[in-house]
Amino acid sequence: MSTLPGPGRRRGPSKGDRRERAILETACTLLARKPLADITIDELAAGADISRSSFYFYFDSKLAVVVALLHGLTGELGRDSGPWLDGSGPDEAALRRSLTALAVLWRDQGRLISGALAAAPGCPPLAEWRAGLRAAHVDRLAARISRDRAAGLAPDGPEPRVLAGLVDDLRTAAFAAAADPEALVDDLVTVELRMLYGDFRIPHPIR
Amino acid sequence: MSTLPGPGRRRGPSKGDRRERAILETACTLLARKPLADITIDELAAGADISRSSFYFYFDSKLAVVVALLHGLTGELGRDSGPWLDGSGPDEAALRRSLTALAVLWRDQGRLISGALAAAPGCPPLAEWRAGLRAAHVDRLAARISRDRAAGLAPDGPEPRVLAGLVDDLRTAAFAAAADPEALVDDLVTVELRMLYGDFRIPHPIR
DNA sequence: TCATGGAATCGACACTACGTCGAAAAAATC
DNA sequence: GATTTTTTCGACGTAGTGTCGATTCCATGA
Repeated sequence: MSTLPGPGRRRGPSKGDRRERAILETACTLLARKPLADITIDELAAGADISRSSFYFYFDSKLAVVVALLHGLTGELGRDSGPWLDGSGPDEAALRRSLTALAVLWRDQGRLISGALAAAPGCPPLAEWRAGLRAAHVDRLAARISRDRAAGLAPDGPEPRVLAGLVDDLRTAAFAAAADPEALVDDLVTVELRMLYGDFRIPHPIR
Repeated sequence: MSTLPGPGRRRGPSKGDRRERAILETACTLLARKPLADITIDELAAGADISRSSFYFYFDSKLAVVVALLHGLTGELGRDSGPWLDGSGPDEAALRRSLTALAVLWRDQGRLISGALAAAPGCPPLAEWRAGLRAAHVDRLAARISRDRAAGLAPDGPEPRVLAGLVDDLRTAAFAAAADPEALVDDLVTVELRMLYGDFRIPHPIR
């Protein structure tokens, strides 16, 4: 997007920017067809009409491309989660909006995201990206849990940060496994609300 | 364990069985030190005192070794889950026993299991193994959910199979991410019970 | 006791993918 | 149009995988 001196790139802005863009776009195109692990640097280079060794002028590795792609995604990843994470109480609508945005992202970029997650152990920059995302979510959700508990809106239970971590794990695993992430939103809404607010041990007048 | 003509193996039982065993044991030893992805066939062969090409006499690939290792594990994986899965209602103790057994397995064999999960897409036998495990759990848990709902013991909610799938996803993701799986058991017990029994919308006399 | 055939071993080879280097071509700059 | 910077590429070296055919080992039974 901007004219930053990308990781593998020397300096200054110029013609080669088109090539860099072409590599990124090739990566996207290929990711629409097959998983990240099946994409080789040859293909990326070929897609941008350069030789394989020229690829290395633009990026240090395949994963550097992934990092760049992810960079353009980090804004989207928290999209619409503000009202939910900054709110309080079982605000079903806000949670649904947050999860819907996330589901759309998984629908459109699932291969990229799950490829990145799979490569994260063994690739520090990706591990850092993943950890950052998770921390951002867990921090805010844990704070929300604490607020709700203090206000008597949520039952006691696991440490807020642990519980928030479990919610994050569940989201990621569920979306990664789902063929159609959007079809999962309603159920995830129900389940997350239960995880946070459903204390089955309280007076138990079910049915 | 038994004297089956393993996948990559030609025929008959004999001396080379010791070698086969040695390869398996080497794999275990190495897995205790580093992730599956970092283990090479050279190392496995060296650990069993044979040349790299001799390795292929015993196994077709590194993943075939993993499959063999997993084979000896499948019994353990459902260990102690009977009382929980065949029972009914929020039987916290039974669930805890089931999860404890699973946590121990993840503690001891975490590298093997997560390595197998990571390699599953792209390796049919492993994908099948994973799918089989998941299906076994989901089937029984979904049946349990249906029973409980029919008996008025659990609130309505997501399709039983979907909900069961989410529970399975959560377990796997949580244990895979946890440094100390056993420390997670209590919280997972709480959370799973909430997922299944906690309908936060019912008369809500929290606190 | 020794031939024979299957079990087991290995070296050499071919292949794929990765990443580096230095030299050359193309563009931009003055 | 000379110089400097950007961009390109072919050649090379590496690591890991998997295959093949030749060879050695060894138990068996004639």
